[in-house]
Amino acid sequence: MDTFAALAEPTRRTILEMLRRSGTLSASDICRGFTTSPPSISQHLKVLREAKLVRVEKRAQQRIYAINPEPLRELERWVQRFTEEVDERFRRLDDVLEIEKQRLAEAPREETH
Amino acid sequence: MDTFAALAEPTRRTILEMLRRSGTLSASDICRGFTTSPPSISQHLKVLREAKLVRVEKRAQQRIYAINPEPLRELERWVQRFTEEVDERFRRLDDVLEIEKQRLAEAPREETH
DNA sequence: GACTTATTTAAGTCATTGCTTCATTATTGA
DNA sequence: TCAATAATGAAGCAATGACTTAAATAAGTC
Repeated sequence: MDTFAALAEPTRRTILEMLRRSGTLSASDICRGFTTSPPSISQHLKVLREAKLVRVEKRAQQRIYAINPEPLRELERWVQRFTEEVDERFRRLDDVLEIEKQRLAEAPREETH
Repeated sequence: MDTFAALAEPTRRTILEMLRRSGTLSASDICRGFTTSPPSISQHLKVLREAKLVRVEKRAQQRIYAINPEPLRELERWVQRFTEEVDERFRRLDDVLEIEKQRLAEAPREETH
């Protein structure tokens, strides 16, 4: 997946945000949100298409864009491997501390001498 | 946050995966996982540092690297804005379908004619 | 103090990327 | 059919990025 490379560009992330807000937008609609030239936006849309982050439908001359959530779900899982890992470490640490606390509560005298 | 740019590079993602597995690793340990030169890896580590995706501690000449989860949690939230949005749309659709189903169950004759 | 190990910095090269302008394709409507 | 609209494709250019080798910094060891 080249989702990461596609998301590295701020313009492309903004396009995705626009689509998230609006559901669907034509290429012109998207261009309207930027000061850069239409070909530039078109190239960004191409990258998003190739990363399958958006899907397109033709309507007359227009191309109607919408978000394709699959790669984003995949990204979500990728990130969660990290965030959950850390949470898991803390959970284990908490367990150890809890056991230690109980041990101290049960036999506090042994520790102090 | 320039988390996205930092994550765009496969080598850097691999470094994070290594750190996730091992908890902490020295720069040399990380270099050992690649065929590219130490300076190249060092530059990648710099990018990860500046993106705050890793934190470093000195131990003698060594630099010990570990993951800093905060930016990843932020990324997780960013992605969830998209995945949850889609789920929400489906949920609303389900509600509509459920209401419709009940309406049909209560007064099926009115619909068929 | 010189030597080795660990890591980074500096400088140069090559490929990639994002923007621009100009040209092209596709579709609608006079 | 011709002009207008919507979008993309092509070519050129400047900036960025990733790699290399060589040099510098830092800390432990003899």
